[in-house]
Amino acid sequence: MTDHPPATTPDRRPGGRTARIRAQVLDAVRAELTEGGHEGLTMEGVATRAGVHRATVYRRWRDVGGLLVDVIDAAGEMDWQPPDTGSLRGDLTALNQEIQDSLVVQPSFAVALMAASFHSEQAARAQKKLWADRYAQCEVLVHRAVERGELPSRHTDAHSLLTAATAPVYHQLVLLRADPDPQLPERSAAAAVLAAAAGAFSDLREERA
Amino acid sequence: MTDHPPATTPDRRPGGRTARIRAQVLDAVRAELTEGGHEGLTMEGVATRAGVHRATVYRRWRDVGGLLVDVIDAAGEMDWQPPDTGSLRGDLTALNQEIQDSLVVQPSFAVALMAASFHSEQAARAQKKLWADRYAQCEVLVHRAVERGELPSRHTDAHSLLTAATAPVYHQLVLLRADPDPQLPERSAAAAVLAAAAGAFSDLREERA
DNA sequence: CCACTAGTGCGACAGCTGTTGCATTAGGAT
DNA sequence: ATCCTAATGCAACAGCTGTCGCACTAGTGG
Repeated sequence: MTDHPPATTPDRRPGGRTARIRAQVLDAVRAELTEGGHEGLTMEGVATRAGVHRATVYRRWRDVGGLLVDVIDAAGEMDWQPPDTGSLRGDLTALNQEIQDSLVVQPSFAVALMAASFHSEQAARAQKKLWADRYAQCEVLVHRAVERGELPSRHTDAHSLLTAATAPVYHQLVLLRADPDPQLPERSAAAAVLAAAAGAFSDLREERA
Repeated sequence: MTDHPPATTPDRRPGGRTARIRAQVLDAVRAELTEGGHEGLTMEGVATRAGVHRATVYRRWRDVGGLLVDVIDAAGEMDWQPPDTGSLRGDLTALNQEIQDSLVVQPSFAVALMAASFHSEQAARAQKKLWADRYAQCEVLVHRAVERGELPSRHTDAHSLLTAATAPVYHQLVLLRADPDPQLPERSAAAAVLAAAAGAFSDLREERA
C-alpha cells in the first residue's frame, strides 16, 4: 500500500458504521481544531473525542495531514455564494467583512486551518485548491461590475483585483497578527476599487480566455 | 524555574564556550530550517548538527519555540534599510521585489519562519515584533513621497499604504501558494500608488501624533 | 597557580507515538 | 436467516521525545 487509504472515498463499504465513524472523527477534528488550534490537534485526542480507537484513525487517515485534507475537502463541498450588494465596492466590502469575521472569531477555525496546512503537504494542496475555487467564484463580482460600467476597461484582471482587495485583511490578521480594525474591510475594498478605476489591473498583454 | 532559561541573555557566564555553543546551535537551527523547512526542525536534529548534546539544547532553549525566538531576535538585530530609488512607486516595487525574492527562494528561510511561528506563541510574538519594526522603518518611504509632493494629502496613513502594496505578494506566495508572478511586485506597488493618489489612504479622522 | 562553579556531557529513565497481528463486530449479499 | 468479509477494537510492541541526577569540563576570579 503505497497510496493513501480511501479516507475521502469510502467506496468499498459506504454503509452505516463506516460513515458514522467518519462523521464522528471529522467532528472531533473540527472541535479539537477550533478549541486548541492546530497545536491541540493530535491523533490521540481526535480518537478519544470521537470515541474511536487510535488504530482506526491511523489506518484510515494515516496522520494529522490526512485528517486535515478530509476536513478541508468537506469545507469545500459546502456551497458558498459571493455577496451581491449591487456595487463592486459593496461586494468587496462585504467579502472582506466576511473574511475578517472568520479570522477574528476566537477561536478561529479558518486560522487554525491555515496554520495547520503548513504542517502537511497534502493539506496545503487541498487548501490551495479550496482557495482557488473561492477566488474563481468571486470573479463574477468583477464581471458584474464591468457589465454595470463601474470599471473602465473590459480587460480587468479579476484575480489581481480580488487579491488586492482581500490580501490586506489576511495580512493584518494572519501574518502581522495585528488587532482587528473594523474599518479595514471597507478601506481595503475602497482602495482596490480606486486602483481598478485608475486602470491598475487592466490586463492588456495577456488575454485570459 | 517557571520562567525560561536565559537563552537570549547569557549574563551569568558570557565566556567562550557558552557563546560558541550558542552560535553553533543557532547556525544549526538556520541550516535545518532552510533545508527541511519547519517540519525538519527537531531538537534532536539541531543538537546533532551542532555537535552538542540533546540535554544542553533542551536546557537552554526549552523547546523548538525557544530556538525560533532566538533566531528571530537575531534576524531582527541585523540592520536593514528600506530601498530608496527616488520615487514611491520605485521604492515599493523594490521592496516587493525583495519580499518576493525572499519568499521564492527554495528553500525559503522566510517562509519556514512564518510557518514555524504558528507553532509557538513566543515565536509568534517575536515575529510580530520583527514585522512591526520593519514596517515602521518603511514608513519613511511614504514620508519622503509626501515631501516630494507625490501624494495629495499630508494625511496619508503610511501603514495602510505599505500594507496595501506588500500584502498581495505575501498573499499569493505564502497563503495561496501560487506560482510566482515576476510582474506582481511592480503591479501591486503601482496599484497601491494609484489608490494612494486617489486618496484611498487619506486619514482625516485620526491624527496619528 | 589554584579554587569555585556555571555550563556541558553522559546515560538511564518514563511517557508518548505510531505500527502490527489477531480477534471480533457489523454491514451487505445470497 | 445465514454467510462473507470489510472495518473496527484490542493489546503488545518498537522507536522516539523529553527529563533528571551525576560527573566532569572549562571559564572566572582570587
